[in-house]
Amino acid sequence: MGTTKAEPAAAPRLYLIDGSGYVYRAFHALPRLNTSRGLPTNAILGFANMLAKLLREERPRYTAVVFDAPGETFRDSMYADYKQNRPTTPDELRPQIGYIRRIVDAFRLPVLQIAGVEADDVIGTLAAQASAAGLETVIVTGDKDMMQLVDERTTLLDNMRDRRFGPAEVRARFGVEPSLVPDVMGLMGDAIDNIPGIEGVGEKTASALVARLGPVERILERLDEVERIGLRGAKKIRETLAREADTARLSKALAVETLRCDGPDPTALRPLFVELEFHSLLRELVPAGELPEVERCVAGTPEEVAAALPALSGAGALAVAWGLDSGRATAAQLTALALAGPTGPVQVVAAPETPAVLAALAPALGDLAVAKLGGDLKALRVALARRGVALAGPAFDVTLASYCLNPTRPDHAVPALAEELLGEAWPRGADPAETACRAARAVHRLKPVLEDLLRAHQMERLFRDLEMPLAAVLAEMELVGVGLDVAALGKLSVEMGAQLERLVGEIYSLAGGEFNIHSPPQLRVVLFEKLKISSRGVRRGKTGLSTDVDVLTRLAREHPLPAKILEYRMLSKLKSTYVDALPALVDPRTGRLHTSFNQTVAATGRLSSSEPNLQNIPVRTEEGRRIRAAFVAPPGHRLISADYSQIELRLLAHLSGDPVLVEAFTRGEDVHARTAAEVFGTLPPAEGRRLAKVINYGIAYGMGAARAARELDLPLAEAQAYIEGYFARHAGVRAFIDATITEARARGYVTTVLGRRRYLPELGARDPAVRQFAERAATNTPIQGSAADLIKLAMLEVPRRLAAAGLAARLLLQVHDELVLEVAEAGLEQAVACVRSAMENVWPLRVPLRVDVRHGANWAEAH
DNA sequence: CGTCGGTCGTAC
DNA sequence: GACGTACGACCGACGT
Repeated sequence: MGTTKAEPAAAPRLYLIDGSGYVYRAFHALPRLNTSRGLPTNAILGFANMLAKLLREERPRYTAVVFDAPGETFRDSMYADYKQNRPTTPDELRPQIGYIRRIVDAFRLPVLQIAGVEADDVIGTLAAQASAAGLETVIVTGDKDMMQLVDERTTLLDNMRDRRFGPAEVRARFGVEPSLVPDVMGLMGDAIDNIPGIEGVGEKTASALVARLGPVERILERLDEVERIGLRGAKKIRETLAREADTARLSKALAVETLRCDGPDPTALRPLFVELEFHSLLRELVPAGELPEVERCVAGTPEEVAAALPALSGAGALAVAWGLDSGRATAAQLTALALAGPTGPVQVVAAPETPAVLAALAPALGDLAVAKLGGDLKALRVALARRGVALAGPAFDVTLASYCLNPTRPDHAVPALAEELLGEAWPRGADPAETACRAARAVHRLKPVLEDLLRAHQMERLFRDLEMPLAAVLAEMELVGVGLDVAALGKLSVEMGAQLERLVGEIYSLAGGEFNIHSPPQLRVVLFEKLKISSRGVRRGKTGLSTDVDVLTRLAREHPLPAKILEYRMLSKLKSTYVDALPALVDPRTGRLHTSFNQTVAATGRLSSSEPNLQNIPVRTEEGRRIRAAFVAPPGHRLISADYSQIELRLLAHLSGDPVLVEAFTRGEDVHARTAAEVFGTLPPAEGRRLAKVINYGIAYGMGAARAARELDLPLAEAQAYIEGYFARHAGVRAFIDATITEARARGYVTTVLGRRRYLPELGARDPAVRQFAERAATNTPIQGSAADLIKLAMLEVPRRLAAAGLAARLLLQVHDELVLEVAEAGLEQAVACVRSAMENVWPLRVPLRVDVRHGANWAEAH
């Protein structure tokens, strides 16, 4: 806590805070500040600092924050026409206003905001009432207009400049009684507040006038006496002053007791300050939570587990936290399991792998009436299902919620969320039971915080209706797995091994000695020093000359070695990454390959796949297709591959509204051919189409002329001309890219069709490379992320429709724009029609969605 | 001995 | 540096 100042024992004081004034002042006084997610925070920080300072130094017992409310709601128009001459709310301030209001609420300070009445008038009326009730009033403001309100019981405090004004100070400053300050102000004018004042009359002259002649009305009566000073604009002054009488509307009494100040609510302030990255305020006002020791019971036997469950499930929300040992997902052991109701002790299950204990847990875990709370519930669902226990009932996954809110946050796990959103000091190096215990308790506290944030960001549906149900679909896919022809891969491995051996010999002989072919530095030495192949025009990486496929392809014209290296690289890549690695990952219990689909990794909303990654199985080369052919359907079954055709280009058409693209897709034309005809009209159609395809996809990713030239093997100027030609023909695309970047810079994030966000604070970077990288990500993410949204929706819809049609078809894999299913041969054609229809109608766009569906005995045939 | 950044290559 | 998103094999420098 900050320093404290002894509060002088005196009559109770009422602090009336000029909220609107401080917000505006903080916004202009503080430099541009942003969170790492790009949210401007200068006004929020200034305002929060003011409140914190006031609480620290004044320890107010009765407080109210007064905001202007010119006839509309706070959020919409707090400043929309705050005093006529002020510009409408600046773009940078607008997103801050909601946060300021939430901070005031978290400080538990009453807010006074009366439609159509300005803050000054509210404060003036209240101060008068308080004074009459025998209270002292301190008006907390930086606005000198408030001087007029000062009297023997009412003082002004500008706590950011540590200035106080009682009657004596006002007299000293203006030379008149406080009640006459408006007259001085009227004469000197105030450009900000749209009081024109009198030209040439400043504070000194105005003070002198009022001191000598009295109130403005008297002055106006005695214009002759002041003519020599040049008193023009007298009418305007009268109009201005006439408005001052408008305070009468605020006569309804406000009981002072309702303005009691109970101090800030740390649990509400914490997530706000964390989100806003106000670290010092966090330390001052939300001391790191020394959590009370979590009350814990341990159940060892099945009977103890069964006995503990009714009390835990009684409230209808059961938090489940667990630990897995570090082994592979299919082999991992449950090391700890903790269960918690919203209140009461946490139940630790001592030996969660014991079959009888699992059986005892099953009724509660499978109870449809009991909601399940936790982090990464998909992994738990899969682990339990492998042990024959179902997880059922409504689910709330804090990890998924965090991912929805900010996909690029570094860590969505419960400990990180508890530390940041709850302020819990997470013990380091705790044992699995302790960790599970704390996690079970923490998710109950995290849920309401995350729900509030999801609501505030309009992401409830994305979370509840897409990501949460998708997690269950993914769990099912992981459990089902995919068949792998291990024997075929074994044969392939032997073939490849022999070929690699042959290549190694050829390479060593061409190189004139042995070296590690996998080592780029050693290869550099061989190519450019030993064999003295010209390195002119060879790209440089961070550590030296590149030896990647582009470079070696070019060098192959000058020497036979590079081609052999390329061949070696391809084979060794396929062998080590796929041919030899995949069979080792087959689960002996199912005889199939079970990937993990990661739902909280990719910045754009895509899924990723790991252990093994089944989203990068080769397809482009013949050798690669032999690997793909090892993904097989069991006897009597077929694999179905359903591919969204050109989904990203269709989304570019949808998002940009570019008439040419939209029309091409609507008519069902070959879009690449059409682009070729329009942009590459001078080239042969086949060549033009190849170039058009590169350009069509490259454009959406922000490809520059240099890359296009390299990709298309054209001179730079020619590539530049083609790109310009493309944008000339597709003005809508150009406009979309520009608008997306502009909007992203203003808001700090980009969005997808389902409202998913990606924050891109690097858009404000000074370093052009960093900034341009962010700009390309800003362009690409709405496209790639929207495609991810749509196929995720399809993954919910396809199983629903298959089940409704009574078809025994199962989703196995998702590869970004492709779904792979396994189906009994009997229902093949029906399943194909069902999948196609579900996918093509998943979401209405300005252009149709088309799906290519094929089937086969293996993935290579089906694709 | 493990960790980590760099390079390379596979997919969409 | 040069086109977005992933995962993973391998090397080699570095630290324990």
